Amino acid sequence: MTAAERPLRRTDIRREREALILQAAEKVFAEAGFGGATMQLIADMAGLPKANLHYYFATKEDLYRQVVRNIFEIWLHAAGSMDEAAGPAEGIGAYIDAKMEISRRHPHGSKVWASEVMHGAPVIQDYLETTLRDWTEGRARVIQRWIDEGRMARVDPRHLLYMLWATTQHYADFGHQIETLNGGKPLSDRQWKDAKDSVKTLILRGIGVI
Amino acid sequence: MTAAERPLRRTDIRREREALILQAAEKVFAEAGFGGATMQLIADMAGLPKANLHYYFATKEDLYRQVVRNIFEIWLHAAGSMDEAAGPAEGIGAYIDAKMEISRRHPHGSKVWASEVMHGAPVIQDYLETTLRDWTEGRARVIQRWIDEGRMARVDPRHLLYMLWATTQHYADFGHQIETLNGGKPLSDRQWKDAKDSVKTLILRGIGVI
DNA sequence: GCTTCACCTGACCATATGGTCAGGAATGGA
DNA sequence: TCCATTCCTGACCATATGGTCAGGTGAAGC
Repeated sequence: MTAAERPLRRTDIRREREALILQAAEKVFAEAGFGGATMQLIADMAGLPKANLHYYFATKEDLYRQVVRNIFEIWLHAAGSMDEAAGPAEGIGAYIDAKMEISRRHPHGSKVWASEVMHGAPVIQDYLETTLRDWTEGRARVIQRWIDEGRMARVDPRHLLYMLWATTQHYADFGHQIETLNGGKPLSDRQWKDAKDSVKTLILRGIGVI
Repeated sequence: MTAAERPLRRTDIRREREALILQAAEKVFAEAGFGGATMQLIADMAGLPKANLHYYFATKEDLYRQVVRNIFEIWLHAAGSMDEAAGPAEGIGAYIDAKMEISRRHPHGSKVWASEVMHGAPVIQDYLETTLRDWTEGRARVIQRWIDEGRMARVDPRHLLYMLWATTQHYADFGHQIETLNGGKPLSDRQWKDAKDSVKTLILRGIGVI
């Protein structure tokens, strides 16, 4: 049912099939972990024969690597919300909004990333040491400047960033626990808004801009 | 080297061997996930033959279940810091201290728990629905009372609890990422203190008790 | 119509893994 | 000393899994 039914133009096949496989893989890796995921499961989820997966992705690790990169790209893109901001309230508020929205829309990707990092980042260590480190240092400088200009409370920028990541991603990574504590029901639109508002209020007050 | 060298009294053998195996299992499950962990790896880590593991723990899942329960017990115990408190600043501050200390001392257990929940809590779902739910509701009521008494800002108690869990456990679950961003070096005593202080300051100010 | 080439896949293989078991060793009480 | 019980383990097995490959199919270009 997830497989495309209508015939595909020759040129589009590769792109569409890869996207289909990546989507299935993201879900399976998130639900079972790298070790627990099987190519067969991913294939079934995508509605394709297992051998077809190996046609597009040489190995399980290649497929996994691509999934991890995807979520990282999404997060990096969200980081833009912080850059264009005039001040801490606006910048950090927008960043929280963006990260919470990603937690809601891409919970699988978030879990795959969390799992990858928890296991010592075997396949994206270089990303951590280059892209993520640069991004973090840049953002920490921006926050430090805001502090020095007296526009927010004096907090360690690093730990503030960790708190932003932890809090927003928690709604994806621990979504099952939250759902269980919510009577077994997924958060409604209203509850997601409450969550977002709660996080924003707490943190913005925490850095003294409310 | 991890195996006990000196002869053990008959009565102590079972207890000591189980503890040894559980310790090794916790580490391996944390580093590889349930699916990626192998009984052979755990056996090697414990310095015992694989068959010996099966003598004490019938199946891989039994062993895993025990590991998950252990960390949950530790967390429950830490919850006491919140109960005996007179007010929000003291109670939540102590809870953060306790949780941060656990993140430092039991990073493996925290990761195993995180992994379990991320994968839909296949083996501890009943814990979530009973013990954890009860605990959460009790604590939420305490927080709500503090709010009603005007002793802290008006925030959704649930989301405050999620933030406490997310932020403190982040230092264990994403310890590798934090270490990488710290120049590849583990946090020093001083840095752990800074982390703890940062988290406490941010949250306590966030709930309006600073 | 013919050729090319990307796309597809059933069948197969080598390996790794969870788990079993028969037999052995050590301990401690009678 | 003897016996019962617990502890221990090398060897083995059934199964699952990542990956391969030879052969097939059909659309696009000429």
